[in-house]
Amino acid sequence: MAKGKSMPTMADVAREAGVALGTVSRVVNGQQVGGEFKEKVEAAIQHLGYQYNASGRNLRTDRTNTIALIIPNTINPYFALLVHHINIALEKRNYRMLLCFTEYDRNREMEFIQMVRQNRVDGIIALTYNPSLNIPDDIPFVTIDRFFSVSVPCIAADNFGGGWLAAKKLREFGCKNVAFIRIGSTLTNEPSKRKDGFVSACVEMGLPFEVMALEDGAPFSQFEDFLTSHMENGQLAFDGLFVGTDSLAWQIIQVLKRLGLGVPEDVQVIGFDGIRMFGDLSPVVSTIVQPVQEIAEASVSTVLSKHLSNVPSLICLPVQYTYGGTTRE
Amino acid sequence: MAKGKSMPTMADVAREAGVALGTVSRVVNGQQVGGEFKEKVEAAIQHLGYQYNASGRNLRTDRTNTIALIIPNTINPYFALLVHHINIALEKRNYRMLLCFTEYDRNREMEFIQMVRQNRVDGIIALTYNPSLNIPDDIPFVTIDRFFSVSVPCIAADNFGGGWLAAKKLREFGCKNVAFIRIGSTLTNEPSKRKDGFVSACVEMGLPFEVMALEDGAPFSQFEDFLTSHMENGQLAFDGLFVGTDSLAWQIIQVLKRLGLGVPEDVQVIGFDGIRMFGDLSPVVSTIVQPVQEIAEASVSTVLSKHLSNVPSLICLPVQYTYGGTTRE
DNA sequence: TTGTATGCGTTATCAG
DNA sequence: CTGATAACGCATACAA
Repeated sequence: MAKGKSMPTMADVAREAGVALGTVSRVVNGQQVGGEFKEKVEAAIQHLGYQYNASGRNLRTDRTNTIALIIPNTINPYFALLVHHINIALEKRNYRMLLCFTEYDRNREMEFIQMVRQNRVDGIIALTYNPSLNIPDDIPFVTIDRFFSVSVPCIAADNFGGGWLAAKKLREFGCKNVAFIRIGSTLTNEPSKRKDGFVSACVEMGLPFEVMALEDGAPFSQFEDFLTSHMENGQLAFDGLFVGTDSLAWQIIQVLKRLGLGVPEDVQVIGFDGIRMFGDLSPVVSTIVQPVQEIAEASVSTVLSKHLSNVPSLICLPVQYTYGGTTRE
Repeated sequence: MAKGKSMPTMADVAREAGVALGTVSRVVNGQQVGGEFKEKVEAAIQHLGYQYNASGRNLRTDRTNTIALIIPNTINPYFALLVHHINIALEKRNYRMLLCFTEYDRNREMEFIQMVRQNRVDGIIALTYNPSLNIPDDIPFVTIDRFFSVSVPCIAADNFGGGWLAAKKLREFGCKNVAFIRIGSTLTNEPSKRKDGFVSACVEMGLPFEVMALEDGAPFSQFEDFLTSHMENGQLAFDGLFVGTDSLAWQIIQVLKRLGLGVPEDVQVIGFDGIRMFGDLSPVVSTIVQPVQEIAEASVSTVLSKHLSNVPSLICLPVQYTYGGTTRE
């Protein structure tokens, strides 16, 4: 802020305009003020370059027009996209965003909860896999991709439907034997429904399948072992793979190529998320695209809704399939 | 914030602990307080779950412990990386980050300048290509990759050195005829020095070169035309390309492949930035890596330095070459 | 060392 | 419709 000479205040404007302090406040807040007074005040504001002091207003109104976003990082392109769209949605409503990067660290999450309370944010949007996070009950709180309880609204893509769609597409593109591959927490969070949807569809369609799931922190080489152990005469037992995220899908594809397998000729691969090269170019893999913008919109409008109590506890948004060069269509 | 029942204040803590308001303040701020008193206050804080109100403190101290970061977006991986490291650097110093996405829109930039003044941020870090941005002179202001004037410190990678290094590497890897390719503003901003460094090195080494630069907004197809016009008998006139950014390099490589050229067999490509797949996997192309973490550190420590006046007006940080599969090493 | 009192800039209440 | 004035929660200068 202006350190040396402090910035002008409402009192300065009032003096300059020859009106009362309250009148300036009313003009600044767009309330009804007599034409003559209004003009004088606006001229003084212009002249002094007055900008209201948010701290003063926040203190008085007990609102900050700020929402905290708690998210692992912004390096992962999916998170980056989410941050972007949430910020847009907030800005549209004249809200500020207070960003908190957890780096998947639970201690940091706890500290952030404390920090956002100090800053008296008007609400919290969190994307966290910490199962033991204690949610403040006096601040509007919504989560993305992680269901806590019926009292905490959760916004998520239709993960089950996405898994289903992936199986349906692989089948449609001629696959006879498929597999689901993922890595991540086995906690029943939203993303783990991707497997459920995939399995359900395979069972229903009578499509043979296998599941290969690794815990967080397991070495990537286990995927490689899994694939090589399913090879015979240079051919993979599977002709279709559904992978939990685009990131993992891309890594798996590198392995497949190293094993001399063609993608999509020998094996087709579908990922999940909808990541594009450099954020806005072509998709990295054929994939199930998350409705990121809709998720952002829903998160913001939910956390800002006046009566959080009668809001749905789970909002599930539709996904889409997009071709990205690793399938036959 | 706690809407229904308001959160406890220092007065509440003082009453609960049976001490004076000022004593509570001193405990909260870690000042010298008698053991007995300190214990009572800390117990009361614990008991009431007290968290200080940042608005009250900000109003009183005329500081917000907040720095505004003005940046085009977070979708571009380079920006995402920058946002990440700047946030880390700020957090380390107990500062908050107020994010402003310009989307390259000058009107939005102006509005943000206004907004951050209202929020009385303690400083501004800006990455903007708007030449007519009017910088507030009463708020510490530093820029990244864009030199305004000697009174506005600029933090940047050694773009000239990076261009030089790229030429040197291409030569070292056996190139006989090279080209520089870029798109972007022709304003003499920092990134345009990449060309200068490249050209200087080529001249000095006696390496034949060409330059192909497009203005912002020009259709990408012009690059394709440029390349095809330099083809003869299925061979490109160049055996080495230095491209202004990794993003553009990646797009150029797609074109080269479509034209039947092998990378790096027929033509080697070096990009600039150091983007990795999904933020943390392998590099997208062989590239000159920006020292993002160092840029972030320098930006933050500069904007927070007490005496901005005797700080260097340009801080130039060293770059590195990294192999990413599109060169012979 | 601790207590007391003032004011930071704003909004809102109450008189005029 | 406008003017005066009291809070909001906190840090701090000053008094004890």
